[in-house]
Amino acid sequence: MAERRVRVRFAPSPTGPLHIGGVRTALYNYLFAKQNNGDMILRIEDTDSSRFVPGAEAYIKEALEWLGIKFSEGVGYGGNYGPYRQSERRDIYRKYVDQLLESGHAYIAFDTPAQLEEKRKEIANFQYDAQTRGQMTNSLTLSKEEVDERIARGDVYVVRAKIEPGEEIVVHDLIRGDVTINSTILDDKVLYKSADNLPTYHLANIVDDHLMEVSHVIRGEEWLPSAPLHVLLYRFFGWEDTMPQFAHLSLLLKPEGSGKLSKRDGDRLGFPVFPLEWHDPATGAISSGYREAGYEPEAVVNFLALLGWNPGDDSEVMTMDELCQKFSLSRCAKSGARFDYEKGKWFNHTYLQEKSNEELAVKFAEVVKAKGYEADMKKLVAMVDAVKGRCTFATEIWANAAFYFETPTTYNEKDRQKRWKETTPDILAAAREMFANMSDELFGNAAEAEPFVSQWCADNNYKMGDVMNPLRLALVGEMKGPHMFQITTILGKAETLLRIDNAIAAMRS
RNA sequence: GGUGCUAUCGUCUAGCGGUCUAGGACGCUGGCCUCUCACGCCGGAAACCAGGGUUCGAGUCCCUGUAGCACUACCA
Repeated sequence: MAERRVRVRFAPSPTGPLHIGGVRTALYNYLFAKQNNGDMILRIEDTDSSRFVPGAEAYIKEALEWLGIKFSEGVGYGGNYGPYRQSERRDIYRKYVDQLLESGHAYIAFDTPAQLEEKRKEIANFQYDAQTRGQMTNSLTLSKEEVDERIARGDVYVVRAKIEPGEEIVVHDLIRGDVTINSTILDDKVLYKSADNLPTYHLANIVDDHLMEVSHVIRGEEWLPSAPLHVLLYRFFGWEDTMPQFAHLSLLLKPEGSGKLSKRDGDRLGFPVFPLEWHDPATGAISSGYREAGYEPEAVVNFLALLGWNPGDDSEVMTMDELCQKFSLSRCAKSGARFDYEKGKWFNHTYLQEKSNEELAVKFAEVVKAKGYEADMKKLVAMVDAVKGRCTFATEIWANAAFYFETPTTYNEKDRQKRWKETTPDILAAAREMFANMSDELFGNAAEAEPFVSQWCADNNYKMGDVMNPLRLALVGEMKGPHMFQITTILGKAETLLRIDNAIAAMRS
């Protein structure tokens, strides 16, 4: 059993965009699979036809592909255990439902949803279980003839698990250790619905995990309470010896307030909760995504990996490969992790700085073009180099470099009052002459221009600040930006002189 | 209400009985760098939920309480 090939699955239900917590679950499954040279399966759990959302499946695949979480098997990835979409596995499940019915571990129930609701109103904390099923309409209380007759005439029914009370069920969890639950508190869960001939999650999940030879079930903590039922089902089927090992991951909590992170928190608190932007096909509503917000996929992965897991040392910035090597279920936290968006931004800043200027410049070129400007690649690379240190997202490069393209027409009023003094026009005029007289070679070389200008200031008894600050305001329009000569060399001499002239004119007007 | 899980700086966490006057990271903050804004670098403030045990010794083990979270559907 210990020799079993590692096979894990990520099994979302296509009811909408993939939530960031789901992404983390997928990531942990992937890291675990890859570390053990195992298989990573994508299974689509679409047994609730009423909640199906078109586009959700494609979204899930696109999102995980963007993040570099790869499947080796499953919907759209091939494999020998298909089909991998549960709605396409109806016939398979029926057989196992019958097996449970025959062995007496399940029974047929005719109670309608309306009747159940009434019952719940009638009896506080009503639960369909060993104590109450004797008063309900099912194959345990009806004669065989009546059951057959009802089925024959087309009454809709469900198949329920028959849970015997009074038994301690132990779920061995790789993260939490042994969790013991008494079967008395479990209810007779619906396993199958005749209305659509589809199983519910519980049955489909067990049958598929068994048939697909899944070795480890790594899923969210919300499944822990139903894990005993799952253990029972493996037992009912006689599959206990190949039952997967369970690992229930702690939940991602809201950054503030209480409760788990939900789909609605994102735009309310000003950060995305989805990997990709999502356009709701029904309402047309748009939810923001990490990709569109400008995140690097590596940063999202790194950030998510550390939310509920740590490598045991002080490593913080890790590539996917490093994460694969270091990951371990036993180091997963048991308690829920509050989602810390600020740290996510820090990760992105870190990853952005590690990107080459050339790579960023290629993307930046598109932005520049879209804004209606042009620049050769050499200049774009220089701009990126000058500006990226102050960017958290690649998308911020434009805002920080726009001054290269847009000649200032106004000057920040506060800076103007502070930096432009009475003597400034004369100083700038002198600086203009100095620049004008510089050879093109010297002007274009930041490393040489700096000491030259510095010397010029000294020779003329100017303080560096009295020259540089007004000059910056003249060239940029505000007191921000890269080092002076990373501005002038890219701007070029003509544009530099023009901007100085404009500023002098503005000051004298 | 019931059942289960969890509980260290504001946040993510390290800690698996002595090495803890509790370590790292984000954030916050002081300083340095500096022509600006940033980046970067150096420093600082900041936590063991409470009460009982066990033990020579408890953040670490046990119990109780408290709090948070999850589940409690013919949803997953």
